[in-house]
Amino acid sequence: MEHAWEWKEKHGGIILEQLKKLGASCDWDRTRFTMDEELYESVIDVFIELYEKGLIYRGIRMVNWDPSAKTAVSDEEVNYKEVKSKLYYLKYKVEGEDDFITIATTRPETILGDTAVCVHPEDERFFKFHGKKVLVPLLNRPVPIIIDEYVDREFGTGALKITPAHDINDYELGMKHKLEVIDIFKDNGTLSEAAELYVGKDRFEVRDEIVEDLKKAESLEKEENYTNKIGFSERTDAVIEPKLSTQWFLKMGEFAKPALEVVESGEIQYYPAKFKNIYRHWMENVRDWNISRQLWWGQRIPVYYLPNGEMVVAKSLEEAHKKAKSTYDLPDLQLDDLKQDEDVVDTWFSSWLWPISVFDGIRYPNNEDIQYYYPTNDLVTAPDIIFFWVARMIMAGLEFRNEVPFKNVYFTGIVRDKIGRKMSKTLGNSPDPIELMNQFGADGVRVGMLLTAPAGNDLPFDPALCEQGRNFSNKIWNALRLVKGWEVDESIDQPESSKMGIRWFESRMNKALKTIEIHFTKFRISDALMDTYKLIWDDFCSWYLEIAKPAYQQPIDKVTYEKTVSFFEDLMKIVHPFTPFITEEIWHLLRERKDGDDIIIASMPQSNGFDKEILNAFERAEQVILGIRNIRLEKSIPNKESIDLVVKKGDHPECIFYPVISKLGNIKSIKEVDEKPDNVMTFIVGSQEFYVPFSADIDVEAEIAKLQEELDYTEGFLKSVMKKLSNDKFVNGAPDAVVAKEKQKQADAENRIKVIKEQLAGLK
RNA sequence: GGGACUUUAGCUCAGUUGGUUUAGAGCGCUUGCUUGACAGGCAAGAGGUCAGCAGUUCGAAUCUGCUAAGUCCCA
Repeated sequence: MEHAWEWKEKHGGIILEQLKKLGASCDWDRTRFTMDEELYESVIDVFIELYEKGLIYRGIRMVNWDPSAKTAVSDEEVNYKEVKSKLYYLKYKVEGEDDFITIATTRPETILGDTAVCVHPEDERFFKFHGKKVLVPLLNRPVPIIIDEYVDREFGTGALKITPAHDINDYELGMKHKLEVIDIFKDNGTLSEAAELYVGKDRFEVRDEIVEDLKKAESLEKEENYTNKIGFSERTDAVIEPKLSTQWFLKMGEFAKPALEVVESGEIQYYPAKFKNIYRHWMENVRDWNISRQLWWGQRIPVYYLPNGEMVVAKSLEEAHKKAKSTYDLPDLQLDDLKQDEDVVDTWFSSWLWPISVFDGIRYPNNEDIQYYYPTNDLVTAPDIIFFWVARMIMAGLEFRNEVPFKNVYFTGIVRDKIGRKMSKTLGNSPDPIELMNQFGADGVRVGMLLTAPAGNDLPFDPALCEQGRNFSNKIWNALRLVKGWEVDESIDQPESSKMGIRWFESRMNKALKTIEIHFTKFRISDALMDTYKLIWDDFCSWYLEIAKPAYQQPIDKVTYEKTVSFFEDLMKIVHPFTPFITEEIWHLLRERKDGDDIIIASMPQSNGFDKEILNAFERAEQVILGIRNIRLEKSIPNKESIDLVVKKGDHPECIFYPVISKLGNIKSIKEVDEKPDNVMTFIVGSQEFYVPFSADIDVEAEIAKLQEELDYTEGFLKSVMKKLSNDKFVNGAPDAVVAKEKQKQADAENRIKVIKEQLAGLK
């Protein structure tokens, strides 16, 4: 027991430390463990309550028995592996005759528990045996030949030996045909007295021996190589033995209905919603919950057995004693006479109470904590425990508080390794989170994991993602270095370019905030992160900072500096959920802060709305700057060399950003003209032409080829638009807005084609 | 055997009540950049018969049916 606690402290501790290192901002003071006294007691209270309601009962079930750990394990803890084994053909003599039936089995040692041989009713080969008995080899114990359609006539010899105690299918056939049940194994996998032979020997040892003995007895007809699937215990890797055992069950019927209803009605939302289908299917076919486990660790079942064969359910031995004395009129009953059930409850039987028991709401349903914290909003968990945990928490919530425990359930992807296996302790294929954090930083690891977390899909783990996360942290840090490196001069005026850059970025950030908020409300975490990532990397670093940045070794004006710092603060708040550590650090480096002014408790900036026209105009300005950069690249004009920009007169929404264009394009002057001048390079934004004077020879062929390519594309596009517009059914059938949009596309394309054609004509 | 889900660029995935251009992102890849926040960076670029077939519709990656491949759950 002491060892168990040590183990819990160590491993439970490791996980908590990892979470803390990762920056999980939990209420750590409320850390609870299932074996803590108040939680233990809650579980026992609940057991008693449900027992008294008649919902808990005792029954027999075939369980997966691990003879090495001497415990039943759940289906989920059994790994099936293909194993090369042998199929033995055994002859069963017909009672009172010289004839015999041959059966095939992979487990000859289990014949000692045989209580029948079964054949298919329509199998002509066995008609002559109907109603007779055969003798189990070695024991010569007579067992009936039974008839059932269950038998696969094609398999083996078509005759099947029936061992109800050691095979689930045989057990069911046994029930149906009212066969005797002979359990030949002890809990440790050795043969019991009931086997009559080989008593005390291990099951595998017996297999070898019995084959030899069967040979000697001339009961073994032949053996064949055979591959079959065998279950192994996940815990001990021992071969699982199907075993009949007495278990405690919780009736699920009454729980399932309302628990399904709250999900169907949308009172509880699943993200992604597809898990609703899986949940529904399970809830509609729910089976009673086997809540007992044969372990030494857990809440012990509060059932006490009396010498007279009766039992009582009570919270303690003393109470059980009292109850037993009065219920069964046993005045002389001693405490020692009571024996508590050896089993403990399934760990999920304490987990399902978690949202309530953590706040001690089972024992004290009206306490302040539970009133405040229940129900909560969101549960974040993995889809593989949707039934074990999520479904049952909902059931417990409805049962014990008449209210759902949470409103949203977000199912994360399951992290898998490169070849698609689940990360597991036994496989040892999970990366050490601490090691990863040392390599990429906790923020980097968080970003890496969240980037690939589109809801509900498995994510193959790839350290490259954490690397991307680390690079992101680095980018943010370098942006800080830039801004902190600026020297502020209060005497200088704010340049027009900075003024416009600020106007744009304000709108840009407000727009991003709005989409990010929508992503969060829909639990699209990776989308929220990606939008944040791009807002910071592309919009803030690549565009805004370049606009605001003073020339080398020049000071910056006060207004721009202040605004930049406050943008930086807002951005840190936005990205803080993803990268808590670096943002907290930067928060305190950006400005002097009072005690308690920490970003972790700062609220998220709210979107104040944005100016759509500004955003559109800036997008055009970006296009213009890209056009200039392309020409510089093509013609090898260094960025340092300032150039002129000539603009053809027309509709220029981006003109308000001329100061920005001038700065980023290193433009000396911008001048508007009516006609294309000579000796210029051209680029087009929308359907407006821009020229950069260029004295050297222009590669006419290359220019023509470039323009031709663009013309082809635009004409193809126009064709597809015209196809729609020339279709009466489209024009009449589609909504006006859609048609108007298509007409606008047509006009734009036509305009652009005209411009390109003019250019081509000028070049030829 | 029953059920659910998935299939879009080399990889991981978006694509929200069918109509924002002839389908997007990040990473990777290719090419070019050595001074001034950042080579863990910057700039440009290539890359897709939306698994296949048929249908509904003026219009389909999106809706329906079938086929194929894969994943998971239950027995």
